[in-house]
Amino acid sequence: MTFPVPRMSPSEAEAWTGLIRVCMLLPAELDSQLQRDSSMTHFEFAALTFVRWAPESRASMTAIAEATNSTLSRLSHVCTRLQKRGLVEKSASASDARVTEVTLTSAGRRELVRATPGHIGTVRRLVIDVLSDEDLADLARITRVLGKRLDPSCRGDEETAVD
Amino acid sequence: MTFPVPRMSPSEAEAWTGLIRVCMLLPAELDSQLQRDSSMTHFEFAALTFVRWAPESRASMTAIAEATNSTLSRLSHVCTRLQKRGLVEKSASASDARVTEVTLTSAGRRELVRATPGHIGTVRRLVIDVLSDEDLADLARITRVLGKRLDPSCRGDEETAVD
DNA sequence: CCCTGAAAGTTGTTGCGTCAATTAATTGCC
DNA sequence: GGCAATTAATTGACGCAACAACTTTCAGGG
Repeated sequence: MTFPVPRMSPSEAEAWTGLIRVCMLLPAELDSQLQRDSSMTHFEFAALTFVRWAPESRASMTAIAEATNSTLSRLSHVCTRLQKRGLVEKSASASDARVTEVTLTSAGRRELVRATPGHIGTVRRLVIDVLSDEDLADLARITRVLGKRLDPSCRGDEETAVD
Repeated sequence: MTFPVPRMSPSEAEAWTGLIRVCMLLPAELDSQLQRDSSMTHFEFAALTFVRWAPESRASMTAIAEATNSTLSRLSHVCTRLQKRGLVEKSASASDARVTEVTLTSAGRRELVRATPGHIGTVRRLVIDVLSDEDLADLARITRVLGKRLDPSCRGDEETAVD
């Protein structure tokens, strides 16, 4: 059971506590599995995966940060560590000397390819396989609405532009 | 947009990326609002709120940890800080000297009461008010299933006891 | 040109979370 | 009743993330 929430109807509270509970437990579980089996965090996995599927397997810090819902600061620290571990390479862009382009090393690609099946398996075990097709459709619809509301680029619009 | 996910159907990937996106953004937003307006984290707020509504406004570390989906270690650190800030009191239980009972100080109760409306408002603005009643019911149902699967006390049961 | 402002990253500090190890108290049992 | 095992909680060390300050580079007027 979770904690009580004042000023909220029972049905509202149930949805809210359920959601926040998942938000607390799910990332911890993903980090735990990836750390145990592949010695990387879920955030690192996400960043590496984005680079892997980017055009020419190459992406700028800003592009990675946007895709992973992160800040440049956080990503910079992470990429520095990944570089020290030999998983990525950094290089200045030819067209704009401000942008840093990140690529996977062969070791980085190898580790990522090795880590992926276990991660996908965990996602299936914890989320996808325990939900029906209707549940998945509902979840996609609901999280689309919530994600839009939470989008950092949408910040500042309180009442307007809900569309 | 988020990162691509291999080995997953489009409808599965949509639900998954939507969920993980909310899991990344929502806690950050809650922490941000509470930190800005009330100088406390969402976890601290949750722990304090649980104590507030517990019988006699008093709860053991273990009870708080279970209610907040936390570990005893994490909670111990947090309560030590809350104590240093004068928001809670710790005392040994009369019946079992191992258990630490936590209570709110008057200052702690005051701060918590002051912080609550803003937090509830944020929850409404970011989640509840952007969803229909049906959405809320769907969300409650889905998160109940996911929460059961993620429950730490359920760990170790992979296939059996899905109930 | 040059200079202001904006954009892209980096870096340092500080605080929180996790993990492992430890202490202290209680239960069970022979 | 005394010893092993369990439970409750604390502590210290280490890693990661948030925030602010800073550097470098580019774009656009004048």
